[in-house]
Amino acid sequence: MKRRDEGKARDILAATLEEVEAVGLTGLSMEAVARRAGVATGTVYIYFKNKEALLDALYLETKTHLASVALGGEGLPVRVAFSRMCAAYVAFLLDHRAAVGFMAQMAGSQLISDETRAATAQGLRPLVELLERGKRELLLKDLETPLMIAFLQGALRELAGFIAQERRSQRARRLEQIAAICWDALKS
Amino acid sequence: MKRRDEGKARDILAATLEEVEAVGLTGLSMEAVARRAGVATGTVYIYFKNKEALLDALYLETKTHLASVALGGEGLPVRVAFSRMCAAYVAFLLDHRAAVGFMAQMAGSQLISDETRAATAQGLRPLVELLERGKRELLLKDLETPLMIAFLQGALRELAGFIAQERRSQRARRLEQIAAICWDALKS
Amino acid sequence: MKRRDEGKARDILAATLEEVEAVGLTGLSMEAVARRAGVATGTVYIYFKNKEALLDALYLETKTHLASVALGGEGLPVRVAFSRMCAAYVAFLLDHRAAVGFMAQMAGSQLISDETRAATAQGLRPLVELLERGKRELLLKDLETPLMIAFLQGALRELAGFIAQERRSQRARRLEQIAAICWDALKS
Amino acid sequence: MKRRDEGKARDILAATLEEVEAVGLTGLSMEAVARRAGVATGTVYIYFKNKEALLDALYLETKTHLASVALGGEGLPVRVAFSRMCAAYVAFLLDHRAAVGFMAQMAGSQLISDETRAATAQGLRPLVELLERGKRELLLKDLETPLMIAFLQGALRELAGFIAQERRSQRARRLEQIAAICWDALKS
DNA sequence: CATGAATGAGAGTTCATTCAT
DNA sequence: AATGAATGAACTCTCATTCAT
Repeated sequence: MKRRDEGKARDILAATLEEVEAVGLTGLSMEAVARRAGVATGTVYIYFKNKEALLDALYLETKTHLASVALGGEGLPVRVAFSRMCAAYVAFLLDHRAAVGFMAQMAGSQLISDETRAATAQGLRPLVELLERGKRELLLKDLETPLMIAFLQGALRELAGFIAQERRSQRARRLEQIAAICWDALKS
Repeated sequence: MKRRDEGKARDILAATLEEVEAVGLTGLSMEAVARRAGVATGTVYIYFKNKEALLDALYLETKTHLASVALGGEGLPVRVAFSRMCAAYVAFLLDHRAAVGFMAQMAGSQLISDETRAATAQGLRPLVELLERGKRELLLKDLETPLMIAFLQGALRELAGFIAQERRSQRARRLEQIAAICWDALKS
Repeated sequence: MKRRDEGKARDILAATLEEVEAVGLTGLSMEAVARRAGVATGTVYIYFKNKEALLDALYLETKTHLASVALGGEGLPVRVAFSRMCAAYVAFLLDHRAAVGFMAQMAGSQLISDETRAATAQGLRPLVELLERGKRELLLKDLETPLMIAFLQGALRELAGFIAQERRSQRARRLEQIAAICWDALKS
Repeated sequence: MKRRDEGKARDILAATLEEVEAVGLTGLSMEAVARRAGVATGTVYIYFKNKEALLDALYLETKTHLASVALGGEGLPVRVAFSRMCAAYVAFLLDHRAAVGFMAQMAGSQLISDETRAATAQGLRPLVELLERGKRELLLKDLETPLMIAFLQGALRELAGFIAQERRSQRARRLEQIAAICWDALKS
């Protein structure tokens, strides 16, 4: 027998993301996903229960991937870790334009399961700790952490969208500017 | 179309927004829109050519409405106008949660016409002028205006989302905090 | 607008019965039903919520129609009413071969709603009264009525199936024989 | 196929019958059959050419099994053999409710092969001989044997259905009553 | 033989759009 | 202008069957 191939699940997820980028979430059809992934329609249903489950899985994967970016600033000074984190986050968004669009479209739709919503919230721990360290060291404003996170996510996402349309040569400079903006915004 | 018809078009647009809030853009059906608006399915097609045109019109209306918030700071000092604008923008988003979700879902979809996209850009003139005045007066950082706008839109939208989940009694304080964050971010 | 046409619902029910006769319950497709009824696929769903509802409605209609046969023996002597009823029942089954096959296939399938099952039981009142009158007059065996009914339904259905394959000229004689068999079976 | 395989074929047939009882002929899927039989989907196709062949085989087996009940009355007086046969037939149906439902659903469907239909008719020889002996001895009405058989099959099947819903303690009495009804029906 | 992943045709159902009333 | 029944293409999903392992 043919063994279930985990690579195939990844292919299907990737195909879904590409297809959403191409036609939008509204225009997404399972047949197109299958075709793009190079499998039969029915095969998609072996790996994902239905369309909703497929989109939910992709959303979780994308969010998890995104969260992994904020890791690894534990030993550094707050200011340095903050800047690196900002730059890394924006760089990630620049490299994953399709994912950004997908997440935005998903966010408002009724398609995200409660489990995924919960799991998604987890990934932010490292960022939470960085910000609280900054507050303890009196480097950052005394604001609730979730508010700071909301601010950063919104600002960085939109700034990434802006940068995405520019020449790539600008990027290094932009990443610095952005880190500065965000630091100034939150510093005490 | 005059009096009564004008009202019916508004009813349909309002119903569309409510329906998107309820079931998501993906789950939106013309029949549900019509039912919610209290008209027959066919009637929707008298006022809007098709589904795409309906969504496009709603998007334009929503964006225009949103842009109108930033008006009216011409005679004021930059700092004052800036703070008022921030607060008004966030207050608007708080009062129009459904519209925010709708715009986010639309943004990534292939559904916005070129005309609407262009018209949408117009509404930002007052904000552009405020920011450029700030730069001329050396109060703001010397950054490209579109970058500043991207930053503000992203930050304010997400912050509004955060505030929306809090008690209303907090709001006045929050609006001040947010204005301060944004000002610090962009001030030179 | 086009008014909802009750005749169309009948057409669809009739088409369903014909189609089941032609291809069996297992081979039934909504598209074939629609085609046979001379309407579009979607139209079937205006009149019936889904396939199950369509089959359930047809089952109820068929059973109701069948039950109506047993009416009208109130004033007659038991023996006479009984014979007439047997003959009428068999005659009906002979004229509605497709319905008989349909009911048999439905009976074992999980497709009959509780409401229909209940409604179906109603139609047997006249028969119940005839049999109880017969028992009171000591003409019939002292058996539970439902048992008698089960016997009659089974015997008459199968006998009708047998007669259906014979020349029609035999029928009058057959109906008499059958009534005699059933009477002898139950008479005290 | 020998020992072990033979057993597997039986398992699959048994699983099919159980599955039809559970979900109806319409809802039957090969995968569910395989799962219930404890084999892989593909394995079913080693023992049966396809779904139709599987159902046909099960139908034949069931009918053959049923026919075997009527055996063994050769040396007995007609009246005794008849009563025993009735009781045995009903008892069999009571023990094989699932088979009864299955046969009813199959009868109307287009799924029975000509071979099976022919073979099925064979099994009735012993019953035919009993009835003809009864007629020769002038104990039974002078009716065509197939008509008598149709009568008996219909009546007994439906009566078994009725009894199936009663307490088991009633059964011995019921079997007697039923034999009496059937004898009275056909006796001259 | 046995497996079960893979296939893809075809089923049920929805829904944007039209049009007779 | 307004209606909502009617349409039929398109969608999601199932399932009989095949075949690589």
